[in-house]
Amino acid sequence: MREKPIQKQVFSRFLKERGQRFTKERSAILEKTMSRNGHFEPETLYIEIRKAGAKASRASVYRTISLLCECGLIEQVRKTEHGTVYERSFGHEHHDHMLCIGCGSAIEFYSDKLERLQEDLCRQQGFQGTTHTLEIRGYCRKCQKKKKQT
Amino acid sequence: MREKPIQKQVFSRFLKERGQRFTKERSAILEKTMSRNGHFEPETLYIEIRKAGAKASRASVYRTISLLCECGLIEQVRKTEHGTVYERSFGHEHHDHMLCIGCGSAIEFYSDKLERLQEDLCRQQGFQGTTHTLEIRGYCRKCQKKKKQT
DNA sequence: TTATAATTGAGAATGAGTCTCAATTACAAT
DNA sequence: ATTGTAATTGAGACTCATTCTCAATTATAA
Repeated sequence: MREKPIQKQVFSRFLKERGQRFTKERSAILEKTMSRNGHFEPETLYIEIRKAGAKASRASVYRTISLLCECGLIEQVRKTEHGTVYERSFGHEHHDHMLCIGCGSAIEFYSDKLERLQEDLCRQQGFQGTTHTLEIRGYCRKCQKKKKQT
Repeated sequence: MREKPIQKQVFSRFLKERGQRFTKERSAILEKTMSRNGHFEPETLYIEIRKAGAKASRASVYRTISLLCECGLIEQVRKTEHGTVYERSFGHEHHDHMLCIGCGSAIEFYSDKLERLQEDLCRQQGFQGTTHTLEIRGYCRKCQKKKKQT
């Protein structure tokens, strides 16, 4: 018998505080988001949940994703022409992304220097920063090689 | 009699190179984008063009915006739940944004240190960066005051 | 002037995300 | 356990930005 995973505790506590319920649909959706390592989109998640035999409608997937964002277990990475990309933030330190134009792969990176520099910049502007997103677009190693060959 | 503005030269040259035409619709759309100083969205642009008496359909506005992005006269700033935000990049040095959660206002800023740091980070990862976007979300001075009052 | 190919606009189509509402379910109080 | 209340669910309608279609128009080169 395993303990209730900490994410479930977090989510159900969050819901209870707001007079909301931790249903099996929400539980199924939470599980799937937490099992995913990389980036994901609502539709993909919905299909996976369906495949896994759990029942949860598209509407519930969207609704639950919003809740998970609000309680900080996942976060929006970016919006693309194909939809919104999310990632698990629980047990996943803050980081930024390099995004390959060639193959779509993403590199996660973190720089303390960068974080501090941003704080400085906010101070200079009298701005009270709370979150940020830095996305560097370009070519990953593989795609650099491909380009050279052509 | 004034000279043909440089942006028009850039755009028409760009089009000619690709065997495309510099039509009056495209010209009207170009003019409006270049007259705008801040951020804008396609729909807003379309309405303004309509008001100004020029004729250009929504479809042409969207099509021309794509072209202007490709030739580098404007660029995408971000995608929101309400649509895509663009800004003029011609005669507008590279910069990043601080975005106020309270009132939606945007502060533009530029930091050489930041640019160099990003180059370093790319080098470290073997990534060939071409563009980037940094968005810091938080509260502008005004909204900080408002929060305190409450 | 003419042939050719690019462009246009109106409206249809697409697709992500949200909303509606009747049916279901969780929970608290009895 | 039963019941009352309010939250939740899912199917599909709806919204809204954006793209597509295609017949009519227009620019350009010969």
